[in-house]
Amino acid sequence: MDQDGRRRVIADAVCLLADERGLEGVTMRDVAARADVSLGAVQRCFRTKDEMLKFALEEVGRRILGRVGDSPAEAVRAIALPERAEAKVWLAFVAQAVVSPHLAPVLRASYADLQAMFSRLLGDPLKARTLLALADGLTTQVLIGHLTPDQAREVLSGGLAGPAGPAG
Amino acid sequence: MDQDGRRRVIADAVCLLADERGLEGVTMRDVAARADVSLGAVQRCFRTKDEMLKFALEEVGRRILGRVGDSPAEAVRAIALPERAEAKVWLAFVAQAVVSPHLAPVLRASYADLQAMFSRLLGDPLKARTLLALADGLTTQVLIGHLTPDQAREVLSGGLAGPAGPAG
DNA sequence: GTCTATGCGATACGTTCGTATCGGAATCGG
DNA sequence: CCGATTCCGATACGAACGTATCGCATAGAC
Repeated sequence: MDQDGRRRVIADAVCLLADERGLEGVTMRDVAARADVSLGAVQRCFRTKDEMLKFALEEVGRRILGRVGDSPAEAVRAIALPERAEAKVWLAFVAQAVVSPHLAPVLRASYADLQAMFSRLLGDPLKARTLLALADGLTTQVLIGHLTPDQAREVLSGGLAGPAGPAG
Repeated sequence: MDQDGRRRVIADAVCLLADERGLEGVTMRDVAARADVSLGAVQRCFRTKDEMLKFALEEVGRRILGRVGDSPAEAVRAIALPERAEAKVWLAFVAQAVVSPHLAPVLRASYADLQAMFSRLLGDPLKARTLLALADGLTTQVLIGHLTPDQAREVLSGGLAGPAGPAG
């Protein structure tokens, strides 16, 4: 049967649940229910929960990188704006990766890819790092409700107007 | 007995554990053991686990704000550098607050205080927001090992040399 | 002194987790 | 058409969680 397609479906369910309740609200049973498969099916796709989370993180990384690559001009917006569901999921994985040796390398790889792409885009690694960090911080602060998306956009435009190049 | 002092000790234990294993690795039993009190004592101090986490978050917020207030000139460093144990704990709470209605207001309040202080310091709310977001993003990226502390400092200096005022 | 009330640490309870195991349908070679 | 094998969903299991309960010390009133 389509084993790999099912892994994708399950990863989607992981993201949905992580978006709603955070990563610690993601249980094997709930993932199975959300993906409309049995608990046994989830277990057959992934030997352990860690493996499942790792795959889901890789999938999210690919998805984000893909969106940035699809429209480089919109890269800033694609990364920075928390309207995308991935923002919450991403933050959940980041927090987990900080204390999980299994997840950390996967996340580092995604960040490396992202920064490489931004460096190519802006022609300056330092600007890329600045933009990436600013986007991360702004996304976080919008997610917790400290900034509105409009305020975040304002910061992004203002902060990049100076030494970090055009804001797009 | 000194009920309030014990709450402080327990909050410390919460932070220690959150720093090591993340917030989902914080259990009532482990907190009690780390704080050298009985499980019953923890329960008497805080009616529920959520209440305990909420208090711990408030405590961390006060501590960070206090350090910034103590040395405004060092504010950037105090916030941005992830060498302080609070960085990891803070990130853990941020991730949790995004999906927890109980924690979110507490975190928002801390961010509001922080931004007010930075606005006063820099004389420009936009600069304050930029600095705060940049510091948040850099701290996160250092924590996951994508940037070294030195690289983060470099970004911070470069990013602030332009429109955001002196980097200190 | 005794009695009472208060605060303590230990233990018990019900739930939920990740994982392991198991009986039955479906598939394929003969 | 039949036996073996593989795959599937359901169920079982041990551990660990948050929370509730319970004896037992201890301090103050009389």
